Amino acid sequence: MGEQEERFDPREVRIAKLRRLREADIDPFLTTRFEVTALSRDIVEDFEQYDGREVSVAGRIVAMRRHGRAAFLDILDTAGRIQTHWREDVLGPAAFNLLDNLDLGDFVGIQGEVFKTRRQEITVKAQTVTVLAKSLRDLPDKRHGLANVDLRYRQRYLDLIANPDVRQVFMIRAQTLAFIRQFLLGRSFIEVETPVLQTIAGGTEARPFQTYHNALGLPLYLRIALELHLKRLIVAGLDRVYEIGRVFRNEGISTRHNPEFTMLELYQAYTDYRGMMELTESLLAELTQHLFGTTELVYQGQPLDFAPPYPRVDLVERLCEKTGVLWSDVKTQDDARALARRLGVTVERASDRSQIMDKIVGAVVEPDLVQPTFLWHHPADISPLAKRDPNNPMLTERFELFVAGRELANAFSELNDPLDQRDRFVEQQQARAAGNDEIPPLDEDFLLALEHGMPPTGGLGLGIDRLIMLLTDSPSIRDVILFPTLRPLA
RNA sequence: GGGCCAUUAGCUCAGUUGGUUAGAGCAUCCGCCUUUUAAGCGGAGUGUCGAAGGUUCGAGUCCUUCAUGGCCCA
Repeated sequence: MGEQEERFDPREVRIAKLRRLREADIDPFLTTRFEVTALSRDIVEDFEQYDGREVSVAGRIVAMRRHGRAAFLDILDTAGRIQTHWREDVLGPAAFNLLDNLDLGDFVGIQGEVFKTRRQEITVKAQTVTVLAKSLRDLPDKRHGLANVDLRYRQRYLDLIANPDVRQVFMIRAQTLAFIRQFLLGRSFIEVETPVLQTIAGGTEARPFQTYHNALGLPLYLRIALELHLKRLIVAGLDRVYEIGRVFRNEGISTRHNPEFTMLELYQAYTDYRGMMELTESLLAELTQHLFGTTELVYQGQPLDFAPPYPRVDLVERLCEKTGVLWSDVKTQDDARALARRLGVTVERASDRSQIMDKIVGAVVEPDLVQPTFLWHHPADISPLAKRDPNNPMLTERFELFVAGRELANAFSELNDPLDQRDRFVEQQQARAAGNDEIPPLDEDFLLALEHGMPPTGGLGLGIDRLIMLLTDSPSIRDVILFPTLRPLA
């Protein structure tokens, strides 16, 4: 390391400062505790309470303005920022001169009186200062923050230090999860945890991640849904269960897809899809009210209102209105392919009939559903786990909630007829045999559970990440996942 | 998987039709400054221009491939 480099390389400069602190018997990394008596936000918001009182604050130095024998240091703690004022005549030369060896990014503890400066800035007058940790790296630019999108995700800690909006996103995420748990507790649901590692990853259609258990010599899959284990618990007599859990789908990455994401699934015995509609509407209305004091919000410039009731749109009817085609007339893969071609919907070569129909609905029906809307009564052939409509067995008691043109939730009256369930699984196996690798193998263990008897049940799945996107006006799912999946740097 | 775009100092970004020694602000280093807050004033140093090839008298700039990311499509 040349002398020039050592002199100007920020890391080397900071290591030299650390060495000097240690030579002065101030080792930042030997400090183990610091008694914090106040948070920045509390002092600022309750200034009258704190004015003239002694406090101890601690945090990271995020700005330093030196004025000869005085200085202002802004400290970032978990709640926000607070200014501190250091004066040589208050601290004494030894403590004041610590500033020579402090940098942006270092952690300090400051004890002293709260006051307001001439410019009315609420400030802690530093009477004793403690170096709590040294940072060897520069912080992101104080003016622009951290703008490089890739780095924001790779080094999320810097993003959180530099960009207060990002903190807010994850505060809302945390508050949302807490609210959901409280809401479900109020409705007598219990929270459970079911296996991530499964021998058959079922409950929906998606390619799973595969792994391997060495001791058992067993191929295992990461779960793609929570559904089938939660229903086993309904069989068990736990009448209201839910799980908020990570699921994994081995698919592409986009602004709306991360390979691992968080789902809420809940199951309630003795109710049906209409019960799930009521629950969904109440949850979203109460959640938005709780977070924002209103059910209205704006997503990407689009006003949305979560006040119930949400409109109901019949899937088959709406498809017919849009295309003039009856679902029941699209009987084969070739029919579906022809319809897709006519509508200009591109589909993968290997797609089977239900995949194509799903895609068509996605292209012609879903984008219009901007305000919260229930799309309901899906055909049974694309709903293998839903109960049939008693008046029309080709249809099911199912709905999906769409907001801003995107699926947010999916729910149905759970199919509890084990023989019908077996028939539908068997039918799915034909598509699987024909090469649809999103269809899981037949799950005998689940059918065995169903054969012991499951009460009528309503079930709901809700994508937490997409919900947080809406609540925080985030355009990309990566903005609401602290550490989204990224390719490692070479 | 395909198309488009980006990648230049620690950070955020300029960099003209290819032309001298690649710039600015912040940060860093030195000096001054005891109520500032994008503090200020004076001075200093920044660099494998994402990587590897190629074209050219000459490449940050043009071409090819690759890497990473973003957006759109699949």
